[in-house]
Amino acid sequence: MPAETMDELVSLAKRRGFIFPSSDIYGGLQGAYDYGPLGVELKNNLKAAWWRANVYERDDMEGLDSALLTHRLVLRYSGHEATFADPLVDNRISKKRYRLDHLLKDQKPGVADAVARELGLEGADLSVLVAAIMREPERAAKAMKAAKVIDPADGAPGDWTPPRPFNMMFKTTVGPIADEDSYAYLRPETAQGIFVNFKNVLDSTSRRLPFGIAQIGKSFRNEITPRNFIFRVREFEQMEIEFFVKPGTDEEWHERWLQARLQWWEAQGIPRAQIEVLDVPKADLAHYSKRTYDLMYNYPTLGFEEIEGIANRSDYDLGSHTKGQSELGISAKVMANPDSTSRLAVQDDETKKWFVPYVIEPSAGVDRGVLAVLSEAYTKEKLESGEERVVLKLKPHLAPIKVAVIPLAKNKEEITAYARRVKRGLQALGFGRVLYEDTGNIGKAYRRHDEVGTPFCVTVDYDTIGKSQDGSTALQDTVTVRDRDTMKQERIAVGELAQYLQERLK
RNA sequence: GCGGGAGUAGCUCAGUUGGUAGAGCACAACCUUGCCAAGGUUGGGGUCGCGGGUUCGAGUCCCGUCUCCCGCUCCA
Repeated sequence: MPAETMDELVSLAKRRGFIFPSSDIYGGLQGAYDYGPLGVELKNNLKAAWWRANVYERDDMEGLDSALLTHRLVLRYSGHEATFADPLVDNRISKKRYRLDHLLKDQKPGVADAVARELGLEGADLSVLVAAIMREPERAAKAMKAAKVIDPADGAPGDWTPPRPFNMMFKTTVGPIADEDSYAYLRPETAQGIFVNFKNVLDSTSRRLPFGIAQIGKSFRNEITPRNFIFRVREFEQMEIEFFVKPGTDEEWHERWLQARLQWWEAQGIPRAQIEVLDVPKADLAHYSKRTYDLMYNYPTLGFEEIEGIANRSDYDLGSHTKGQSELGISAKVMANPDSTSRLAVQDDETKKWFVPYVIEPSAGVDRGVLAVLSEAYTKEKLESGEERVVLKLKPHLAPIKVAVIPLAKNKEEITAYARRVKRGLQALGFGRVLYEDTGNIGKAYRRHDEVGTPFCVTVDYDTIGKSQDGSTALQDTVTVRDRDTMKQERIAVGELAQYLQERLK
């Protein structure tokens, strides 16, 4: 049973050191969060699981880590400069804000045309009209008023502000002189770094279609309203694959990747029933997409929201960035590109003709994944005593702390020294973080580790050091291992502890 | 950005008609404790989101500002 509200996750995340608001001591920075001691482990574990499944365990994938700073031509030809600037317009009467293109599209027949007529653009299609409006926002506002553009919220004609562009990409200055041309973008997606390295990877690995390139890394979008904890933030991390296939096999690969990705999320503890697959309607597709499946996870408070998008990007991206576009039979609508120095195409073995591969892109949000995994693992249990216990039932490979080693009494040197030795021995096995824990009493330590999802607690007691109450030494060099989910304990010989834990932490 | 709500200790909150900040839990040290949020003693921690104003005096009244939550635009 997952978390019921976002608030209980936010509270746990802060209290236990998973996630903090960024720049907290100066009041926080909107849309940015910092991962604390446990959060960084959880996040690293999730990324490692993704890399393992998609790079190491497949025979058709290469990895990549491209720069965050991105040449502006990359984002011009990718289409981001044009489409990542939403024109926004406010209605002074209803106080609502709309995207200009959405607003005009939602009007009664004839209204958009009336606006066009006011601007002397009769018959222009929507994108041309929007572009014209953005060139003359003051005049456009008057035209919208004259044409009686309706506010969909109340059905009444609005008093419209001049539309303003809202650029979602972060620009930054590069080099010593800040002139008009010396800027670069922080990448809005990791995908473009893969596309522009397509030829490099191909040439250095002798890959043939179909194959993919995987990348994990930060991306930046200047969201208008970052909200809902780490769900919508301005600096976020993506796990992206661009999988290159022969045109004509793209739809089949799209389906295969959909299934593969659902299975992977299931292995991270997110049951299939908690994800809805949305076949994104044509009208809502991103500028590069032929078809997209959105995996919608059932987040607490928010309901079903996107955790991953699996897009068929067709030959749009490589086609946009390649030189010699006219000879390659590109099917997507791409901008003419006189700047590229590289042919991003492959040769057909039989016909010897060059063509641009199609791309299937499974693109998952790391932060949204962390949130989903946390939410799904969050469990409240009533104990026999009537008390409530909070357990984070994380899959062991994701747990921030794998094992806590606890001395039963913290002021008995023999016991604490033994426990520290056990801790060091387990840490050396390399399966992740092992913690020596002697704060509070034993019951508190167990509860604390239940709440942060530590799968096993190893306790060193009097029996371990050969000082049993009955005087026997039968249990010397054994410890108890407590299971997080069942709360049951087993007595294990210290010599067998490594194997016992390794088997259960896979 | 606009509309609505909220900011007092790490957390949950109290704080009277304005009189100079408290509780429980948590945290730290020591003692006690033979396994599921135990007990004792001691201790640390708040310029009441921030800035200004009114006042002899502001957590409390006024203005501004920041952040968070809910709605609109954003989708990894």
